[in-house]
Amino acid sequence: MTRSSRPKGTQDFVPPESIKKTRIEMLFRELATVYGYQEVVTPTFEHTEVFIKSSGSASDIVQKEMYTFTDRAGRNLTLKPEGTPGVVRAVLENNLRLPCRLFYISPCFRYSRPQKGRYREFYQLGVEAIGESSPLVDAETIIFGATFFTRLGITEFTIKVNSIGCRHCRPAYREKLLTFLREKQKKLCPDCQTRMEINPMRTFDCKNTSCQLLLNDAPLPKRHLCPECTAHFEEVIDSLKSTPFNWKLDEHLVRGLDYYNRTTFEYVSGVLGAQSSLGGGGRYDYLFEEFGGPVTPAIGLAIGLERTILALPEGSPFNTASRRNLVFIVWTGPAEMAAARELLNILRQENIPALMTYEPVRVKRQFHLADIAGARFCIIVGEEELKGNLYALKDLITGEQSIVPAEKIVPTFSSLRLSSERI
RNA sequence: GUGAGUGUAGCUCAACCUGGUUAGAGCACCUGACUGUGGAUCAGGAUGUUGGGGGUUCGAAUCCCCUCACUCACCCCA
Repeated sequence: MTRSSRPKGTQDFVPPESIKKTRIEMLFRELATVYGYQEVVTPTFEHTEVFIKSSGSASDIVQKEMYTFTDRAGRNLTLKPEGTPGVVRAVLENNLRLPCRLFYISPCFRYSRPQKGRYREFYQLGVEAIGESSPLVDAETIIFGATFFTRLGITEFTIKVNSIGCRHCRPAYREKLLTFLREKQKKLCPDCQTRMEINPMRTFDCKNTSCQLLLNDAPLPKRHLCPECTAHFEEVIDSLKSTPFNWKLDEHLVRGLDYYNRTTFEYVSGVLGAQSSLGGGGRYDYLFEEFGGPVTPAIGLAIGLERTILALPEGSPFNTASRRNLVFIVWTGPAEMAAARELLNILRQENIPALMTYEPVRVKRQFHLADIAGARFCIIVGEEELKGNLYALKDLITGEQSIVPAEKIVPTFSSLRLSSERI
């Protein structure tokens, strides 16, 4: 019998990683809600054309990274490689009133060789502000992401910001850059030579030092913006100046997705290895038109969950504690077990996480089981306690034990109570 | 898709270069010391088709070939 293994590039989230994932998602929900976003859930797969329309048929994602398949009826479908296209499609299809702010937490799929911080199935946390054109929204979106990382205890990141122009100023700039690149074509690396014809701005992404040297005096997008784009970007920058975050203008930042225009940004961290980007985003004012919708300004942001977990510093409160808020009930005999089960029900009705064993095992073993479960407290239900209508309560971290009257037991744990009623 | 590295117990690794009895250690696990107290200590116990297949050899964890998996980097991006 050979055991099955998970497919390449996928991962199992088992405790404690699964707990970290949930808590990060909860913070994201909370913060997005605070910023006025509401959750949107779109399908895991879409008609393939949805992603081709938005990412651009020349992009690497479309060309070689999509999980595309035909279903039993011959429909051409693709597992979502990113969050934005499905959201745009859903906004149009459901005819949502604008402006609207939506957030999502979703698995995404891209076929590429896995490495540190890069998986074939990965999770994106994203927000999309749709129907808002003010540069203040751009700044707010950038600040939203930075605030999220900061609340997680992640401080070692910088924000790269740039503007890549609009449909009015970009064509002329593109020609200028292309002319520049063609002069140097022979000296560029093979990758850049093909890259420049598809999307010349992507050559700025090349890590090859000889290419970087050649590009030092290349015309930069920010210097060729039209007056409107310049004004827009200046306001974004102005708004960032008053924030405590570590941001910088990076005129080489262009981002890989074709649908961006004007403001683009990226959060980078040094602790992630080669995949240094924690997340990024930008404005996509033309994407709705690609989908046959009305002219609709929009800006969005996507954060990589796995990379966020990697970047969590040692002392972050979002790193899981060794013990969880769980009460483990220990009992000594059949009569005590019946009482223990009653107590278990009471605690659970009060939304207090509680557990016990139904196996007739010795007290020592029960304490050991409490340990394995990672429980924070043990309640001991023994002959003495039963007689006196009391419980013995042991704190498994400090080892301290005390006697609690039966009627005080629920209030004792009220701080452990869970609630799902708030968002 | 390209390149490099690594696969030995549940985990981290040793033995491999220089082939030679029953492949070891630490952690974890189980039992007991302790019939009402975990995490400490002591004593004992269990655990492997050495990733898989083939070859060389009297003999392979060790050398060679193929294959699979993982890791990192290129690429791409979250």
